[in-house]
Amino acid sequence: MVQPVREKNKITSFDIAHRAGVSQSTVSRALRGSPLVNEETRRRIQAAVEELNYKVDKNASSLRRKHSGTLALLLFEDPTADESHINPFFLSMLGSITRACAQEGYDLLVSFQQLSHDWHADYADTKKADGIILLGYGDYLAYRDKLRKLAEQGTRSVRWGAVLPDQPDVSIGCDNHAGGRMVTEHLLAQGCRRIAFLGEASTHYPEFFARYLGYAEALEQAGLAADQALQADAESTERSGYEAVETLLARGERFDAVFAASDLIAIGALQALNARGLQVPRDVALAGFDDIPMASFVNPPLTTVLQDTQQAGRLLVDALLRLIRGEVVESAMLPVTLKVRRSSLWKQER
Amino acid sequence: MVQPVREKNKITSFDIAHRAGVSQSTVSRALRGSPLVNEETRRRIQAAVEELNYKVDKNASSLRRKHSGTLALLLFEDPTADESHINPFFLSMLGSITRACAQEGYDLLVSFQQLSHDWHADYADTKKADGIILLGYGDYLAYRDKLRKLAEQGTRSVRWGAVLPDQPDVSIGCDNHAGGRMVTEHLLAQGCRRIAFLGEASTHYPEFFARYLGYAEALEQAGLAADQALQADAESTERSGYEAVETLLARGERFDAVFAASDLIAIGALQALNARGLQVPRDVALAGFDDIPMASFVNPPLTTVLQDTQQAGRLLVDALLRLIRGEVVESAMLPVTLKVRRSSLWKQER
DNA sequence: CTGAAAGCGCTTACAG
DNA sequence: CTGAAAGCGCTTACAG
Repeated sequence: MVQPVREKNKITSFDIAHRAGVSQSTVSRALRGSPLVNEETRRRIQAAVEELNYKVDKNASSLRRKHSGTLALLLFEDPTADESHINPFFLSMLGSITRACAQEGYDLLVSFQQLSHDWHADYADTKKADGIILLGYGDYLAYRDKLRKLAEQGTRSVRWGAVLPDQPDVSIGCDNHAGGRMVTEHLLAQGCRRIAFLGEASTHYPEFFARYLGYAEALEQAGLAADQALQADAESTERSGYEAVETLLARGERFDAVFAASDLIAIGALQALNARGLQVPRDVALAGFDDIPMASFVNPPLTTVLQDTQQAGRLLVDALLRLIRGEVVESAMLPVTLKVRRSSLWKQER
Repeated sequence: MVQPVREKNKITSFDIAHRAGVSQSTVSRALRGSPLVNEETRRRIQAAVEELNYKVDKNASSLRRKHSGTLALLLFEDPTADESHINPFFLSMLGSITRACAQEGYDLLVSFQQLSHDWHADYADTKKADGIILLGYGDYLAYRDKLRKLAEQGTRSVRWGAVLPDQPDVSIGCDNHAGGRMVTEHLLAQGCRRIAFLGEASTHYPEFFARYLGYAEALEQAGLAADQALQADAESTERSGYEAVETLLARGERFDAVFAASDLIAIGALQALNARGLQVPRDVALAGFDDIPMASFVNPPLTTVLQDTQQAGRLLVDALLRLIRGEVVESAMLPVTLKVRRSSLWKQER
């Protein structure tokens, strides 16, 4: 950090007070909207503020009031993830969170970090932010302790993610289980019988795991068991989706559909299938999860599960503000919507 | 904004001082890395800091030091723009700016605003940020006055955009003119002769205008004049690109190539062409600008111009920090790269 | 409705 | 190398 060049004589509330012929306390009261200030006085102060182009110093204000009017957003990814691209789904969440903050009159501090970093003790402790929104993809079991520590320290935080029993924090997430079930039921209805699942299916990645569980449940209800051989681990990147398909194919597995745990995985899978001469949906039906903007532009357009990021952003900000106010906040789950596009229309193409 | 519940007894530098058996001033010195502190003393202080999990209060620190260690990013869009989606190109810039800030030890405050808002007097004046990065799409002539006011107030700011003579601020932008020329030369080399341009070509949108000028220059060098009838206004959205193609077609214009001033416009154009039964690139060659992630996933993959957002982010942050230090900073232009993909390979398909 | 005063938690010149 | 003290610019209880 750097020593900035000196400001010329900064305007303070004392200057306004002088100009308006009142005390500095009254200026402060007027600007904070106190009902105790005479209308006429308020007007004079307002005029002085405009003439001198005065702005309240937020550092002083925050120091005195003990909160900052700022929320922090921590976007984290696995250390393995490609540094240069951010998952489009998180980007979309970022947009809606920014908007929700603005609506509530809060500023938003944004940061990308590796999970390995000491983020649990950052913004809130230094008083730069009143609370933290956590958003990212990573090994849940590896960072659960950090969440616990956060909560113990009394840091206000909410997280986008799976809603689990017994978790140390407040989470807002979508109904991953229902999403997984809907996709799978749809693929079954297309006549598919051997449906591969691409994505880690373990408690390390609870969101993917819930999607997997929904998938398994739908299969069972159709009288089919989930076949372990048809599951391949993948994290949420195209490369990983590509490799997962290669793995299944190399093992000689046969499948008529692929349910990818995220759109990025699905897009990678699509390329791998094409590279092997398999056409989607004629040879293999394909579906993803997230409905990122790209999903409707790939060829064929991708069937996927829409999570309402606008609503999600609002809910996250809302929950965090209630936490800051000292209210009790429950984790919550958002409904999802199946978006059927051409990539899964297997029946039609036969 | 909201009254947060009261913190239990906050730990201050006085607590650390007490525990380490030194004065509070020495604690402050040690934590700011002053060379005046004895090694042994420093260690004791460090130990106390860790035991008590102390963090310097940034509000107090910023107030005293008169700068905040925070940069602000203002993303703005035309009021007409769709609220829910952010241009992917800006998103990519956001990612690289965030990273560059983190590398320099600065925090980043992010905000989306309409141009109509009074953003020119926000973060910097309230001391929440030491400087501002401006990033967006909008009518330059409409906001130039705001830029001027910003500069007059002494607010440190840099802008992503066209590098123009006589502009009131520091801009970092890519070589739009060269980009436009490269695309057009490439389309000419494919044998195209009637190349439409989609995007506003006026000083209101200097970046698009520079791309247009590069296009016109390439045409002239090939002995062709830019045909006014083949230009259609479009802002940087898919919808707008779609409509621009419809406009040209409705007018009965004939063209064998389309150069869209942005990828979003190009993608909309692609859909409009398809809707009219025109195939890309067989009937019409197509190229865009930006190389957003989606560009390589549309069908056919889109020829476009890559702007190096990683480097751009670094340069923006760098320039702003130099400004904050009081150095003289010049506007700068980044080179661009033509990415040839299938959408423009007209010759091959005939 | 208004003013004088204390104090938020630091940083840094000043004196040793 | 260290400490006592002033002060950054506000907000707010207290007294009127």
